[in-house]
Amino acid sequence: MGGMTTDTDADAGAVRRPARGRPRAFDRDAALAAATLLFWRRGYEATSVGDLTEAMGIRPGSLYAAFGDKKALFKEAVAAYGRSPVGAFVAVALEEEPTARGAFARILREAAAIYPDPSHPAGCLTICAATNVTVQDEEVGAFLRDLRNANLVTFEARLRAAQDEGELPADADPKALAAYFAAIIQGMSQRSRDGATAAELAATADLALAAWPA
Amino acid sequence: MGGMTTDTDADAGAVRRPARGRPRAFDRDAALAAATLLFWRRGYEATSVGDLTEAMGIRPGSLYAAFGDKKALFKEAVAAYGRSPVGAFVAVALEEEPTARGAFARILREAAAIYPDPSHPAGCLTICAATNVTVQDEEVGAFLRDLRNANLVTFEARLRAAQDEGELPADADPKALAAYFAAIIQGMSQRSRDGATAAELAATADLALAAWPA
DNA sequence: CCTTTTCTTGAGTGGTTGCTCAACAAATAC
DNA sequence: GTATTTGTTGAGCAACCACTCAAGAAAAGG
Repeated sequence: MGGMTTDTDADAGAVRRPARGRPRAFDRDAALAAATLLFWRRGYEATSVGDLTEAMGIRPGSLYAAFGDKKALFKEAVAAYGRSPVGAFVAVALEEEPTARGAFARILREAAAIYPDPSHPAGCLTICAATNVTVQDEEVGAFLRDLRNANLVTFEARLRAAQDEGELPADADPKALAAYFAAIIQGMSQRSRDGATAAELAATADLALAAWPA
Repeated sequence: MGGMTTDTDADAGAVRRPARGRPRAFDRDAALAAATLLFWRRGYEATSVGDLTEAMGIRPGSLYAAFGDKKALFKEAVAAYGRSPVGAFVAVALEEEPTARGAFARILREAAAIYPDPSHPAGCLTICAATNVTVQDEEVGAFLRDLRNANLVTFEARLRAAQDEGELPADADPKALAAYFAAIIQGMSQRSRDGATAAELAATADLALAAWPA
């Protein structure tokens, strides 16, 4: 997801050859991280460009030169969030856990610990940052909705694989289970935004796991 | 919740004596219903006063004369939503069902049918209409958050009563169960907004009920 | 009839929104 | 050195935001 139109870090990891013109006076990654936190806390439209420039410590012109526009900055923020531990724990659990049951148990328990963690805004950015958008920003809402629905497909694929391997009984419904876990995770994100504690969410996670087919 | 500052329907149910001045040229209830639909679909801040006046078929002056301001109109819309079948089904189920298990089973199954119903915006207004708000509208966000958390307390009270009556085993945790059902309901609302069908949500509801203590 | 009360209308308020641009600054290329 | 390239700056753009108000209109009271 790197290589935005106005960006210059196309070959990440390569030695950063000094660019030709005047060098950027601010840390692009740090500014993006600040923007991510703001979008995460307030959401896309409730965060103004003025809020962003203030938090990023730059002037509007620098923001538009470095990131394109507000929408592109948001998409980069979502990508940065997805690379962070908080945004990647679901994918990591699915990859690392040998069993589907182990993966979903870990996902729910980690969500219970991570979502209410006070070191960052509560809940999941992908779930909550663009739920209320005006007509002209519907694209942003659809962007996150597609990410959420893609997650659902990933869940279903993992569960279907578990069924093929015999971990899940033949009469289980992978699609229904995937939708159920997606709903629980989204509900836990919301509850954490409403003030739910890690302990409360851990109890919710344990109860949710009771739905796993016997 | 009637009797707003600028309203004249203080004694509801009484014969509507013709008021003294020029009569209102529009149907206040119909206008409020139109506003409710708009807030429900887009959320508080993503709905502009211009959107509202257009949908309500009135000019800004009439809106402010009849409802106060945008914030007061929103609170009236939330109250109207709460009086509607869609907004009241949770309370109705808790009141009508003799057992707690029956009540929560009915709540989840009705949510699965109601939330994706195409005759109105998807999901629950209380859950989704003010998740992304600017700093100056934080009060509106807190208003809905308090409603959601009050619902949680109601759930817990019903479950505790069930435990006292022996319906729930002594080792069950009413608070944890209440939080779990709240999370599932909020998750189902979100899923319906993301396009989940009634069938998918019904399956989610059935899986969720597996958490009920044996 | 005239007065009083209330509602509607249309123009318009100051403030904020996302965004732009000319001028200037700081680097490399030659 | 000069030319070229890119970033920063501060002023400022049109569009929209929630909201207001004077003038006129439609009712009841007397």
